[in-house]
Amino acid sequence: MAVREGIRCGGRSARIQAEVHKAVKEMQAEAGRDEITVPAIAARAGVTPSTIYRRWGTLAELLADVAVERLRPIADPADTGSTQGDVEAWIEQYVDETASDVGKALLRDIFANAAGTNNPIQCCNFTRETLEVIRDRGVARGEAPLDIDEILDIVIAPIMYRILFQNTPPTAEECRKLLARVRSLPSLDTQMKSASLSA
Amino acid sequence: MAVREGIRCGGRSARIQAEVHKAVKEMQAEAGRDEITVPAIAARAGVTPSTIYRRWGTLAELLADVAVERLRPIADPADTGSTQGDVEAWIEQYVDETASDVGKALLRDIFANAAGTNNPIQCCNFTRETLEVIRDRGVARGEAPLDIDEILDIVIAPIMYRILFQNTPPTAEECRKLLARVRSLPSLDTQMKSASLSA
DNA sequence: TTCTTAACGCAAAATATTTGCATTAGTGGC
DNA sequence: GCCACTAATGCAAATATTTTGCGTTAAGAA
Repeated sequence: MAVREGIRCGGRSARIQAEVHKAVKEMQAEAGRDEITVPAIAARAGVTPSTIYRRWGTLAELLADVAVERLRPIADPADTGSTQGDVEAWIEQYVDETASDVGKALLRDIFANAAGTNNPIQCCNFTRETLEVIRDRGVARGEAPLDIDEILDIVIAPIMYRILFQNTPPTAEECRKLLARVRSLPSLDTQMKSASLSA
Repeated sequence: MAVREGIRCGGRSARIQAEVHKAVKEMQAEAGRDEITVPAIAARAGVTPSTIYRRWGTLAELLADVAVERLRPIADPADTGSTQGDVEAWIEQYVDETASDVGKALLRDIFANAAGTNNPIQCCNFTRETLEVIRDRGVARGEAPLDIDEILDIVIAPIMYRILFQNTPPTAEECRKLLARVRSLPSLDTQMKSASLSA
């Protein structure tokens, strides 16, 4: 009988995907932007260009795919003992990474072909998931739950806007000022439920 | 002696630039994304492809150039009689335009090659200039001056973040809630100087 | 007007992308 | 383990694109 159609994710396919991703990352670290072409990536990965075209479609989509992987958090945010401290510490390194030349290039790759994809949404979800870890840790300690949508509106959004549209990323001091506006941060204003948009 | 080197901006150059821009806009209105290629644009504009390559470098840069022109405000914001009303009315149409499919595509074009350009900054400046008009109008009426950086942080940034990263543009009602957080809006809290980041 | 040269058109060369067909190798069923 | 099925790949030819050299046109200054 007919074998059910299934997408292949192991063995050679996985190996090629890894080789191609590795080649892209290496070339991004070494060469200038316009040295990175599909044929060049294929050559370094030991693969035929047509394989890349068929799997990823265009260079832009491949770069976006790689960028999402590089933006995926590799570890939980540091546990400083308080929600306030956790958020503050995480934001600081988030800004550092995102405002760096590499970080901005990755964001460009993410947006460049956001046509049919939802890559930007995935980035936001990474942020959301990190904040959920911090929130749940706080709840386990008995603190009032962090309002994540409020953090996105009041802290993350201005940070991204400054990086993307003004090219003036906030300093650590300015980040703390942004955080001071958040009303659901337990150590500032315990129990007072924020009238945030997400309510 | 040697004639001073000057960039040419009139006559044929201007005509070609206009023709090419027009061709791009028409094709964006008609065809799908991948129908838009440099040779196709050149053919419709009655120009040689090499002219486009030499003037704009790549398709991405040409699209970004067109996008900036399309995002440039064509008129001053409506005068409703109060700063609060002006901002509210302008924000509503700003969200409509930016969150539309066309608006999102233009933002993509702007970011796609933000490498050496400052196109995103120019977009932010358009917003800033519009808010300056509203602010100055309020000052002429005797109202306290609008804090523009505060508007960018508290209202514009979350709007853009939701459009770009969450694909959930705010409703008019949500925009009003964002505006309610702004402390420098005279009709809400006259004279109380905001402790905004820009201070 | 005349001079200088930036910007353009044309066409050949170099690259990149697409596509048809043969081959390789996951995946599930036995 | 073995087999059947077919997704995924490799290869190479066919297209499409981008780049480049060189002659021509026309904008801007004296």
